[in-house]
Amino acid sequence: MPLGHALLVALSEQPSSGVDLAKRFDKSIGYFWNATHQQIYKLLGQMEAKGWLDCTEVAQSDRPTKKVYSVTAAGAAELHEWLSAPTPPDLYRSVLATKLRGATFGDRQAILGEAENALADYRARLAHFEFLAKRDYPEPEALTGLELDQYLVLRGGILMQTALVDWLTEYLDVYDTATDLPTSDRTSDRTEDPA
Amino acid sequence: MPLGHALLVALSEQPSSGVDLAKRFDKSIGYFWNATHQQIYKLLGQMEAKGWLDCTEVAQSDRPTKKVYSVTAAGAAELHEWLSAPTPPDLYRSVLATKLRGATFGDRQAILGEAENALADYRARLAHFEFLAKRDYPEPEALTGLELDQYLVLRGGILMQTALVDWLTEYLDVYDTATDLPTSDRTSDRTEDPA
DNA sequence: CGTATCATGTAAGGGGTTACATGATTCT
DNA sequence: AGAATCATGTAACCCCTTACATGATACG
Repeated sequence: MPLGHALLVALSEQPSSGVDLAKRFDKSIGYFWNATHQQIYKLLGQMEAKGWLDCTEVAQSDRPTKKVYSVTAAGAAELHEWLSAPTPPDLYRSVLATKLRGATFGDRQAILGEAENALADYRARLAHFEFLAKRDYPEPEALTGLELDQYLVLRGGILMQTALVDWLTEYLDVYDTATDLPTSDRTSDRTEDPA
Repeated sequence: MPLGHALLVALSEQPSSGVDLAKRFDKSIGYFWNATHQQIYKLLGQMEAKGWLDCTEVAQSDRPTKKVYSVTAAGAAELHEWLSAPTPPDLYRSVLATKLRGATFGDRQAILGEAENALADYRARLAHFEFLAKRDYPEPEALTGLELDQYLVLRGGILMQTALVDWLTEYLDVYDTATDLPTSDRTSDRTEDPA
């Protein structure tokens, strides 16, 4: 259960409730993973049943009671073992690449629009990651331990988003210069700033 | 069904049997997707039931009979519509990134070994992609239509693998210079050539 | 008191992985 | 005949997505 072990990592850093974990996956942990609260609740239940987690209910003055999970000694041992086990190669599946590949069999203009939307999305994510890097890790050389690991994974996110932006920029350059429409009916302008 | 439509793209390019498709996914189509023959057979059956595919048995002189599938008019229409429908954003999930992030809670040396294995893997894939680009598309500027699309998707694969290689190289540089072991017990040498 | 938000869940179905099964053909 | 390969498939299980459900607290 890859997500389960990702949750063990997150809970080792900071005991949290299900909602807290979902929020954290939207942010710092989510450069290379994501999860909905439905998945998270199910896995928290399974992992508690296995004895990997402790659960304590925490009453809040102005909000509903929440359940805060923390990693047990058994959970820490399990995580340690998983971290040392051989990693299956990560597979990157891209619906967008499938569409670009099959553009001959569809509507070329519609697919160019999809590529433009995706490029805007990747640009926004890249800008967000770079903002986080500057804000949270202004002096990377001084980092050690957990913070250094977090920074290096964020660097991976930045490099990946950069590659995706470069790819789609190259792609759109080819088709913009090749088609060279006399009356431009482009849906958006690629030269705009990222959001 | 994302894989189903990827199969429609593949079969639009070239009618094939299940085994042929599995082989093609291992090669050119598989820069951004993959599939086992078990998945493929199941989907071929479903898509034939929907009328998207025609199936004809082809007897072979020196091998067992195989079923060759081709796209019907209904299948072509379905593919055309899918290609124009809004694309959900592609999510990149990485077990390796999760492990690097959680290295504090495991065996640092084992995780460095995992990173080295992954780097060798990415280097090999990058070298393979670059070989294919040179062999199959020696003059990219002259390409049009289907071949141009195939080349541009291959470019995406190259840019992605390059980013992954850069990332892990940076990662290992940090920890190699930081740890600076007096008696080196490294499992492999990072300076070796890609396979 | 009705609405919005917080927090926790259940259920159905699609998609993917792994292990296993079956028949045909070629090679030794 | 026995082993290897080709080609097609079944079944079990895990993971993820989507839609729906429930109760508690705050706001107007």
